[in-house]
Amino acid sequence: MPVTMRDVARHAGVSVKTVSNVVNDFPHVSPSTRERVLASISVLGYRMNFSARNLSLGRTGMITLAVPELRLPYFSELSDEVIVAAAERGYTVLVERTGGVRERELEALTSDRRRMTDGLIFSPLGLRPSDAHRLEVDYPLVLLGERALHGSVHHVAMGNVAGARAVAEHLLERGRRRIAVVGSYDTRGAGAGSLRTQGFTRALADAGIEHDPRRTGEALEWTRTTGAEAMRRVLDRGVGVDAVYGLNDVLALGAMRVLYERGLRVPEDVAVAGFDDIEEGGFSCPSLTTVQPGRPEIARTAVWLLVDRIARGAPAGPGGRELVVAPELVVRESTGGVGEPA
Amino acid sequence: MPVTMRDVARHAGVSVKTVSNVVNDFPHVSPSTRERVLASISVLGYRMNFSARNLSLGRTGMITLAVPELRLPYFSELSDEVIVAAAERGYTVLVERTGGVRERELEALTSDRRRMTDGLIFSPLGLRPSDAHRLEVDYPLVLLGERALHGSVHHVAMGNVAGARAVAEHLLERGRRRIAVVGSYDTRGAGAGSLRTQGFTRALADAGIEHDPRRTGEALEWTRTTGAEAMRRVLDRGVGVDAVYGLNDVLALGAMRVLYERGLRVPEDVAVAGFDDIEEGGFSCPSLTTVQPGRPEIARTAVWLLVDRIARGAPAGPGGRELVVAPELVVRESTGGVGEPA
DNA sequence: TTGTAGGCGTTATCAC
DNA sequence: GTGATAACGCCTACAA
Repeated sequence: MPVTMRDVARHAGVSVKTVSNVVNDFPHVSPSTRERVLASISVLGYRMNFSARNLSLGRTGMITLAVPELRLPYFSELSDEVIVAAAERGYTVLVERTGGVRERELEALTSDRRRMTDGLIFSPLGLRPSDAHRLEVDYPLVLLGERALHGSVHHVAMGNVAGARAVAEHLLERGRRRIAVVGSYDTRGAGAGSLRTQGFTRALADAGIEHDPRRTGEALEWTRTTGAEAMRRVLDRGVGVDAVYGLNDVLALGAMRVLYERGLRVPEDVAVAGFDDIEEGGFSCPSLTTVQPGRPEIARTAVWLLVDRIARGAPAGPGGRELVVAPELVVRESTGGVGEPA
Repeated sequence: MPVTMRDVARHAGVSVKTVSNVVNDFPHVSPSTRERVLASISVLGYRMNFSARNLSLGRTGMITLAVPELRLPYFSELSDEVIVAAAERGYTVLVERTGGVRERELEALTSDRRRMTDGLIFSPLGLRPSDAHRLEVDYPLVLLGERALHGSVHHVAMGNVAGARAVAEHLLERGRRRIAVVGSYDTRGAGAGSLRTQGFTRALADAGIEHDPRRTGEALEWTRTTGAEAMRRVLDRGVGVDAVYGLNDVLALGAMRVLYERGLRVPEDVAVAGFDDIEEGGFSCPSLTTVQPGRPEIARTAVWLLVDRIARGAPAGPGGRELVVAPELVVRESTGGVGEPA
């Protein structure tokens, strides 16, 4: 039998409204009354019923964060940061796992469960360009990590092309010319994979170098395992490789593992660079050169935009802003940088 | 203006209750009526209001998972598994971040926000033995990862002592005698740190070897950074080390990084072993020998116990069960094992 | 400053 | 099978 406001009111000899005023820190309550109510609350062990409050208020104080998988370091670090940023704004985060699968991503966008929260921060992976119209939803939504698929949706992007270009230029500067790319799959869409590949190949082209497709190791999922497999395929083609660019850090680390198994030295024989700047890369042996995409800022910005939309009661509309966070190259041992761990 | 059941009922020419019956898949609804209602739902774009449903039902279909930090691989992998297991049972997971700080952990136990969900899976870190009585809560609760602090609370433990013993015996078998321990801090309590230390030192004692405290590197937090720092302190004492036991994998990986920096070969000069079997350890160079504590089983069991308690409406009471999951030693390159990645 | 009435959208009860 | 009606616990008027 849960204790309700009514019980507290009775116990304190006041009305329900007064109890409500006290627990919600409303200004106009006499100190003595407040005191009495707080005492009753403590005695009876009253706890607010959120379902009732949510129903009445029409909002829940929760937001959803939909990511592919929590076990991928980039997303676990991102989730951590989103949770902290949301807490600062008084919101609780419901983490939804889409697996990066299109069907589940569409479901995250429309399911009943979605309605349990006031808004959604969404990091899509499997969505196709033709799904763009699905993003025209009637609730507050902020997209993460990919180029805006639709103009009316708030969107926090990272500088994929610029970051990839920085990696390419860095490797070229180190004298590498036979650079393998691990992770490429879709090179046309607006996804991270495509953008990070484009930025890279364009930089090579600018330097008068054409990327040899035999040095591309494709990986549908971006994990250590698929990175390792892709690296093996490239090496087995026997085309010669003096550097590896992993489209994200776990791919690069998987590739580095294969180089280690094959007795190739990093960076002497093969330089390695990744993308994302996950903590792990600062401690690998050798430590991993990578691109810090501004993840903390992305998380914070996304939460602010979303909370702002929620507060203004402005679900969607034409006010979609695209914010691009600037990336930063982090040079470490795997390309001949110094060995200071992050 | 959201569409309600009332709207659907009006549109379909039926009562609200009938709509409710349809959306909840109640058996006794005539096919034609069902058809009509579903059509109206689709036309009007009706979506269930969860706040109202939760208020009426008295439950939310959500559970809370309280962990120190999502960015620690053990907890991100655990969270992933809990989310999947909960989904199988029809529950959504709210991940709460305690930072491993006692105050925040107590808060997770009692805050109003806690009441937004039907139960709590709690992985404490900063709680003291004297806080045991705080675990006598009036809602479904399952403890994770530590020895039961209180008898009436369901508790899923890992075999910390057995796992640590297995590591010690393995290192001894490999001929190592001057083994450093990285991470020890509290060696008396019932926490993971203490149990993993005890199991280890006892195994040494059984072999007639006394652990030299100068080979202990303390670390309050268990991260790569603190592991590296602890390792440096031990090495700087100049006592000589031919093996390192990290109380968890990130500590061990941080330590391994320092060995790399100092030019010590693993495992030739120094063998390294950890605890937790995070994915990363299968891809480090060299790959990391560790203990798989049965994390997937822990996650699944915890969810089942909790959901069971919720379903039975049995908040606490004397039915606290302690389940201990058996650990398994995973031998890899860092102690001279084969190099097959996980 | 405090009390009262009504509604938030759903589910449960019990007639029909 | 289906339909009124009363909770569920809280909040926002408005009244006192």
